[in-house]
Order: sequence, then C-alpha cells, then structure tokens
Amino acid sequence: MHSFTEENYLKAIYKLTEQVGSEVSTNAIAEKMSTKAASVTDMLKKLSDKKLINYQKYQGVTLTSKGEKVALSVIRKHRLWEMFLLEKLDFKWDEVHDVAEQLEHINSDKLIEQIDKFLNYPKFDPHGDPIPDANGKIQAQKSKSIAHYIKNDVLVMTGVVDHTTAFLQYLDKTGIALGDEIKIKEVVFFDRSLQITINKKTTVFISNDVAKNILAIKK
Amino acid sequence: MHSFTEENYLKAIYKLTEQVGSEVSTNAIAEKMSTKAASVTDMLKKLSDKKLINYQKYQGVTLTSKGEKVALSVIRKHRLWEMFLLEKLDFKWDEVHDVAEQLEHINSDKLIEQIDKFLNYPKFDPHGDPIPDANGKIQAQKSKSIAHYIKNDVLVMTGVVDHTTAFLQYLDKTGIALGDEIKIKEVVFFDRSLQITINKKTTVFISNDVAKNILAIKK
DNA sequence: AAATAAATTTAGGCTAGTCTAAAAATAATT
DNA sequence: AATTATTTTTAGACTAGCCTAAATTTATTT
Ligand SMILES: [Mn+2]
Ligand SMILES: [Mn+2]
Ligand SMILES: [Mn+2]
Ligand SMILES: [Mn+2]
Repeated sequence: MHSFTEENYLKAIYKLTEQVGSEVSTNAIAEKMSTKAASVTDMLKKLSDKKLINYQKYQGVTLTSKGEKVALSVIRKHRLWEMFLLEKLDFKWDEVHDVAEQLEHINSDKLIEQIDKFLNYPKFDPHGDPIPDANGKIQAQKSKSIAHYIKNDVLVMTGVVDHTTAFLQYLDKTGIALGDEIKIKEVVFFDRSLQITINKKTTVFISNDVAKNILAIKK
Repeated sequence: MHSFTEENYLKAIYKLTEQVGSEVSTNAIAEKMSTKAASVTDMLKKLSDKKLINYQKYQGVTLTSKGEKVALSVIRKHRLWEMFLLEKLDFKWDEVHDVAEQLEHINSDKLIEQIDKFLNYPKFDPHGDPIPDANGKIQAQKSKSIAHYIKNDVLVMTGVVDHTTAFLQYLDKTGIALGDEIKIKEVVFFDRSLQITINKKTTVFISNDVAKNILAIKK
C-alpha cells in the first residue's frame, strides 16, 4: 500500500491544513516532520504522482480526497490505539502517543475494526480528539480554549492543544483531567492568567499560556 | 534499535538453526526470506559487523547470544500478539499470523509486558508454539508428530509443523484442534496413513503427509 | 586428481528516503 | 522599480535493502 513515510507525510499535511485552513508550505511540512525542505520537495513530487496531493511548484499543497482518506485512516488508527492502550493496558494519557505512532501503520482492516468494537466504538481519544469512523467522518468539535471564556463561566474540559508529555504531566500534577468541570473564578487583567475551580473542589492558578492549551465547552 | 529487516533476518536464522541444529546456509536464509542469495550475503556482513551473528565467508552463520536475544524477543512478541488477536479480537488461528508479522516489530517494552499480563501470561501461542518469557527462556517441547506414534496410542494434540492457512483450515474442516484427544485406531502399512479418533467421538482418515504436520504427546 | 556442479560472494546498479549546497522563484523592503 | 530576504527547488551524494550477472570457492563426480 503506502509506506510508513508516505503515511506520515499525509498525516502531517492533513493536520497542518486543519491549522492553517489553506495550502500548506514546504517549510511547515519540513518543520512538522523534523526533516529538511529539500526532502519534502522530493516527497511532494512522489505524492503528487500518486494523486494523493494537489501540488504545483512554489504554490503549497492540499490533500486530494484520496490523500485525505489515507490521512484520516491513519489518524483513526492512531487514536483508537491510544484509547486501547489507555483503557485496556493501563497506559497513562502521556504515554500513549509514542507507541500509537508505531501502531498507526499496522495494515489490517479486520484488526482495526475489532479494536474499535473491543473498545465499544469510542468517539474521542485520551486527549479529547475525535476518532474518525471507518468512512473517515469526524464528529465536529466546538470546543474553545479556556482563554476565550470569561469570569463565572462553567465549563467541561474536553481536550488539549499541546499534546506533549510535559504538558500532560503538568495537567496531572495540577489536577486537571478530561471531563472535569472548570469554573472561571477570576481573570487577571494584567497577564490574562486564570483562577479556576476544578470539580467544585480545588482552586488553582494557571497562566494564559496554559489556558490557551486547554479546550473546554460551556456546561 | 534494529530495522524490521534485520529483525526478520535474525528470526529466520533462529528458526533455521532450530531446524538444522548447526550453521545455516546463505541459500537457506534466502529461501526463507524470499530473497536472493546476494542480498543475504550483504545482510550477513551487516549483522556480523553489529556482532549479531557469527559469520565467516562460505562457512554459514550462527547467532551470537546478542543476536539470539533479539530473535527471541521478536518471536515472543509475534506469539503474544497472535494470542491477543485470537483471545481478545475473535481472530481464527489461521488469521493471526500475517498481522502478527507486522505487530512483532513494534518497539515498546511496556506494551509487550502489558499484553502479556492482559492475556494472563500464556505459555503457548494459538498454534501450540511456546512463548519465550521476558528473558528469552522457552518452555521445552517434547511433542512429536503423530506419524511417530503407533496403534492404540492415546495422545493430546499440542501443535502443528505446517503453519499455512491452507493446512490450518484443513484441520478445522477435519475437526482437529489444539488440546483434542487423538487415539490412533489404525496405521495403514502400505502408505502410513492413519485412522484416528478425535475426542472419543469422530473417526477420520489422514494421510502420512498430514500426520507429519500434527504434533502431539502421549496422554 | 581433474572435471563438473552447486553454493556463495563480489561487482555494479536500482529505488526510497535522506542530506548539503547552490540555483531559482517569490515575497518583502527600501 | 530595484534590491534584499525568504522560501522553494534542483543537483549531487549518501545509506539501506534489493536485484542480476559474473567471479570465486567449496562440494561432488568421474
Ligand atoms: Mn497522539
Ligand atoms: Mn506515524
Ligand atoms: Mn505465526
Ligand atoms: Mn516479521
């Protein structure tokens, strides 16, 4: 089918497109893939030949529907495997990503459908990201970062923007987890830092930088 | 760590050594890996440089203890994944191998230890092959093919020699499964074909070719 | 012991994916 | 509009793993 490398490029392009909303640049892909722009150009040619991306020299790229289908399948596998590791094998939410990066490339329709069934068809992964269904359909996400809300808003924590181990462990230590109720007690005018109450119990301070990386919806 | 390809070569060398009991030849490896002798020679040089095999031109190869450790780790992962697919995801014993060929290369100590625990530390895989423990230790196997037994022997089916889908499906159709009691009712002198009774119920005929591929021990 | 056959290695070449350095195109400034 | 800076592509080279064809070594026959 497609090589691991091709799959990773397609996934990177998909995610960058999600972020910027339009064509993604060679440099952005290079950054995301931790590689050099020259290597990206080589790969773009190949993916273009295979009709997986729309590519014209110097003009950036978008995924074709064929390429998007591949990307969504890889993302589906990644998120289902993360859920499996968390739910069935006692991994923590900061441990699942690296292993899922490997498992997402395993090629077996039956395997992934059975994992989905085994987990009882979860809609979101351990970080609150939606899991595409077998047709690539994704549940729409209306969460916003808690930096967008105001004093006295009562929210439900639904996800994170930053997926690094460091950030996830910081949230663990601070006692913020997916599904928690978060009430905005105070917004400090000076630096936009927040005082929030978690599950009506503990109250903590978080910086605006942290707030921007926590997603929530109004309760 | 080691590439998928290196791991597959080491596994092949391990299994061939098991079969022949001494140095394995370039051609034997080429056959097993479905590749050409010249490619094998290239790889043998690389594995030798990495101290994973003992290799001298024209003299065949054996694994070093370092190489054997890698091979056993891959085999452990392969067999645990097969067991996982069978036990948790409703795969049949003739469906597990191909997916396990991919999963055996996933690199995560925690993952494989958790899978082992999740399965309650199985000692044998779906085909009756022993699963090495985390230190590479393997349960000794004293089974012999049922072609070695004689009239009126009462046996327990413990494994297969041939692991192909075709053979496994033939056993399914014939009603022979791991753990079944097999009684040798008759050995046909002319062609060494057998009449056997399965679980004291059904009686079937099998050729000597088939018999050689079914492993069993005396009850 | 020579001759022949079989197994193995070497030589040279190919693709996928990567890199650095240089050239070309596009974007931003003056 | 011209210059400068940035981005992107090309050119050429490298490694891993594979191939075919030819050379070499080892094994088997005569
Ligand atoms: Mn992830
Ligand atoms: Mn990946
Ligand atoms: Mn197998
Ligand atoms: Mn393998």
